[in-house]
Amino acid sequence: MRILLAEDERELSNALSAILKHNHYTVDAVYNGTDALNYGLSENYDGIVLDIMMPQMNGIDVLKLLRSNGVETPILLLTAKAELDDKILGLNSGADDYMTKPFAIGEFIARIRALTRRNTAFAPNKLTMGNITLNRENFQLSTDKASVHLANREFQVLEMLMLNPNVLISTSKFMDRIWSFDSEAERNVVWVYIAYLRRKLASIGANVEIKATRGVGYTLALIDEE
Amino acid sequence: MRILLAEDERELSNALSAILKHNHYTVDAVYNGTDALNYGLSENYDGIVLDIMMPQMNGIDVLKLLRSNGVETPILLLTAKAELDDKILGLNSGADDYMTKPFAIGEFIARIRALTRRNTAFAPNKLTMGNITLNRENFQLSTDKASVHLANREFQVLEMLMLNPNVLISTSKFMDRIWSFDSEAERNVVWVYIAYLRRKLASIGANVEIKATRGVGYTLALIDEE
DNA sequence: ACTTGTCTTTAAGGTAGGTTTAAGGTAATG
DNA sequence: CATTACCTTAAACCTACCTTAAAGACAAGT
Repeated sequence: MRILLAEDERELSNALSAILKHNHYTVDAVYNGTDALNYGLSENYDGIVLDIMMPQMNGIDVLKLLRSNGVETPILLLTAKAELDDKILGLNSGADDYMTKPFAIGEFIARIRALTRRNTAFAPNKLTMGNITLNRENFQLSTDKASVHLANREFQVLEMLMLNPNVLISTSKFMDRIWSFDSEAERNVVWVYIAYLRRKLASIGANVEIKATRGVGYTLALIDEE
Repeated sequence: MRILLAEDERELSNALSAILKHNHYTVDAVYNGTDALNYGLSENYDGIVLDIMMPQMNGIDVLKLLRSNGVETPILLLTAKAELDDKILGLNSGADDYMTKPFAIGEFIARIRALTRRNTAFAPNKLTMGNITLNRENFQLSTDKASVHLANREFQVLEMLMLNPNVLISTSKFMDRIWSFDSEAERNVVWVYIAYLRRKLASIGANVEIKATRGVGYTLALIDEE
């Protein structure tokens, strides 16, 4: 689950970022309106947190531009008490929720959960394909015979594949969704995790495999046995 | 057991807080309506005590907003005699009980017990798993061989684990329920108590263990012996 | 008010496991 | 057969977690 956090006060931004990370969100932090807009347009997020007062472009304008460009990602606006009028403006402009600063951390995380819940509401706890099951709560990958624990990155890669069975996913799509934008990591790292996953899939006797398409990316498919 | 206490008169608030703590409740005290609302929305409480006359937002409004946001935590309203009419209003708005000030301490604690009992009504006095038993009245953890006393925090952590056997509980969930809200350096305290509990579990020859899942949290499970 | 004992939190160093890099190998494509 | 893309492994690096000790809070008794 990936969140774009647009908040120019570094201290608050860092605090919120830490809290989100502890709650298993991946966070991209930006510190001004134009970055918020650019990153938001990529549609790689499950939720966007927008401060209203920001350098270069204010949150309301970012919000309007995102919506007018067809971005439907749920958005939570942060407003200082003095900007209360903006709230109505914000909600009219297509925000899904707002919070006035200062706020309790508990409320923040509760609202983020509510915001992203709509995406997960229909998402089952367990994904299956062929004879494998991926438990999204305890990160366990299993067949009826055996079971292994997946590390975070392994889990994220396999989850993405299982959410899109038989669909070709490009290496750069993996990079965009799973690794942060500011990551220097090479494409190679995707290959490495594909290799790890293949080994684990084989070790539990899975009847699905990760197929590579040269120059493009990967697909999760049932093993043809002929 | 966690209580949110919203009462703006400091002296009364402190007194009630002390009484609750003596009775093994964890208390978060707030002194105005908006804080009461914000904290209440986090849904981390087993009961909420709301004064009606408070700065910023009165208790009735807080109550209505909590209920309209789906919060079902039991709520006890405190009203001055002069505000008697509000009582009916409060109960209609979704309060579970009310008390008129001034009141006797004994009555207060009795009502809090009644309020929180519904959550514990089906919860037994003793929790067991594998060969261990946790006595929720005297904080004693025992096997048939030996027995140790648990301190408050130790007890709360283990209780949470035993109420959810084989379920992965995140470190931040522990922080939310047992400690006040998330902060970077202090997650450590959860680790410390996990360490203490592991030592005590081992010392009485328990056949259950606390397993860690890196990046996620902890699970209480029977020890595999192969 | 002082002491004492108990519980809670902080701090710091260590360890294991997770992540990324790097490098050499293999297979597909022209 | 040369090139490119991908695979695999291992080592380096990084982070989360474990453990212990000690400081800090708090309450009970003197």
